[in-house]
Amino acid sequence: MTETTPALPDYLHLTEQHRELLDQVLDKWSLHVLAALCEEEPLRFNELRRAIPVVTQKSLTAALRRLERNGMVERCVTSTRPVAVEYRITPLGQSLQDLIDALLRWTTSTLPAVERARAHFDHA
Amino acid sequence: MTETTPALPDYLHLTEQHRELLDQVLDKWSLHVLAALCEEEPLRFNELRRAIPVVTQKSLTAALRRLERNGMVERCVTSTRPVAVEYRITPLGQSLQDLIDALLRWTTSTLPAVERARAHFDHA
DNA sequence: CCGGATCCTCATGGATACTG
DNA sequence: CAGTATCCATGAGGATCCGG
Repeated sequence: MTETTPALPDYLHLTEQHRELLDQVLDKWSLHVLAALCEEEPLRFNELRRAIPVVTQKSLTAALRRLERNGMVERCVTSTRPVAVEYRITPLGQSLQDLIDALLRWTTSTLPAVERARAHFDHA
Repeated sequence: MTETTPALPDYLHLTEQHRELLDQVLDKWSLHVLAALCEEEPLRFNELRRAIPVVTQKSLTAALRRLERNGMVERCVTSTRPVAVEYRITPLGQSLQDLIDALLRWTTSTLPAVERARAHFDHA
């Protein structure tokens, strides 16, 4: 009954499903969208566009669709003329937001050490 | 002195530096490398290759170089014939490992809800 | 105002072959 | 064994035009 390589509980096993979700939700523009919606909510499409530096509609639309599909943001259409579309964070998206906070805290605290490592590496 | 949009402490501001570091360190193969080195250490190049499903040398080499440059893994060359190269996690890499654990815990716990959201979205 | 549809390019990743 | 070099396919992302 002695296992040779237990080491890791199951939830730490990196499966394709885990990677796929992280990829869909932690990509470049998604991070910006979440950050923007965290500061102010709700935001309309063009407000988001202005809030995020140099994003194209295509990329922004794609990011919003991905986030919506994965249940991270909510898309509310008001059928006026012209239509108004508002984006909000869902509870699921809020839990992701907390994770991103942790990531940013980590980058902030380790960036100095990382830059030293880079300088040392690039020197050689 | 009342700020209109404080909301976020500075370390939660998503700068290009933060995004760059996360991109270099949380990419597909880096996650696998860290996971592999976490289970067993040290590992040689071809051992890593065998441990990681279907990675090519090119991708593995690139991932290892990036991780080494950012101070996450250590590369030790033993000048025998033929040469032996061993890879280890650094303390900095260990802190990253802890973060990845948190990410995987999050994906594990939210995956059911995410899949419901996907099903609902795809239904329409 | 909020996108969808197209076309294009350009970086990334895979496959293969070769080397110290 | 541990890579480097090369060629090539693929896909993300930008630019532009159009439609509800």
